[in-house]
Amino acid sequence: MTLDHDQDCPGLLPEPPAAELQLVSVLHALADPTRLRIVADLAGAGGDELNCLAFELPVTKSTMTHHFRVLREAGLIRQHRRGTSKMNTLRTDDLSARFPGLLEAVLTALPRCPKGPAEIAAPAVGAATPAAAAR
Amino acid sequence: MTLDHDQDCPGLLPEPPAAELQLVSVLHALADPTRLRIVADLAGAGGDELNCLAFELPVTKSTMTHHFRVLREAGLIRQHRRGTSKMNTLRTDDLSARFPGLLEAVLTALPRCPKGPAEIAAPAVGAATPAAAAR
DNA sequence: GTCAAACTACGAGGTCTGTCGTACTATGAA
DNA sequence: TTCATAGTACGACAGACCTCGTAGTTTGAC
Repeated sequence: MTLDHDQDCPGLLPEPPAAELQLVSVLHALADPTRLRIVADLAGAGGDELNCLAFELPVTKSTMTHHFRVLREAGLIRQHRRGTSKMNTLRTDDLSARFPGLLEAVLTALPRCPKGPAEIAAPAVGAATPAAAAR
Repeated sequence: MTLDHDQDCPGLLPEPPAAELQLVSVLHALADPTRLRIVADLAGAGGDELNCLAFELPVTKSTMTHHFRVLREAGLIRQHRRGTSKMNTLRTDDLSARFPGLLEAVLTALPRCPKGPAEIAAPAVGAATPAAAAR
């Protein structure tokens, strides 16, 4: 995967340029409940930056790092460091330019599912993690 | 996954009802170059039925069976037997009703990728599989 | 009945993914 | 300097996934 390493903005983590976003990669990044929830939360933030811990995902920090990297490398989110935090935003414009209507359709579809943004990966009592629930 | 087994139409293979289509399952089914090509070809057929061998995919028949089943169980396609063949159609209406704009956005995005419908899953020499291509 | 075509079932092999825990780094505050 | 916070790197593991080959089933034609 091609990632921009020559960003002028310091602290910005490498990401694929808008023109090189791959449909399969984007769909794959979206095909996971945890990541779908991250995307939904970012969309709900209305362009505001959110740090990784703001999502309160029912997974460990290392798993979180993994999911955020998948999203960033697929081109769905932008990440840059601020102090000890890493701030995340949706690449709404890039996605709309490259795949018109795709992100909108996914965000529209989200609440129609039994596991909507509010429920996806939300820790039910006694079933803290998807893994624990599956075992 | 819930599959309809009480279809009135004989020869129709079990599939999830429109109201139960899951976004994550649909996205996962689409997040594969071979399946994306199948969907694109079906969309290009304009509602016509296509049998499995009509797609000329660069995989064996058993792999083809696998991909068609993934698409059917996710609710993307409908399959029914006709003689020794199995005919496939896109569940366009069901998908549009449940996830408005999603299929359209994917089909629109498809040609914009380096690997469009014509190229996806076309066997580049020595890089026949997505796994191999990704390395 | 025999045969071919189209597809499925099954098992195997290799890879990818999601998850975790531990140890580590980087940053900023006290 | 010391400490807490936020996140990363790494290794491990189980399970899912993609692929294949072989054998089997179903259907229709001869």
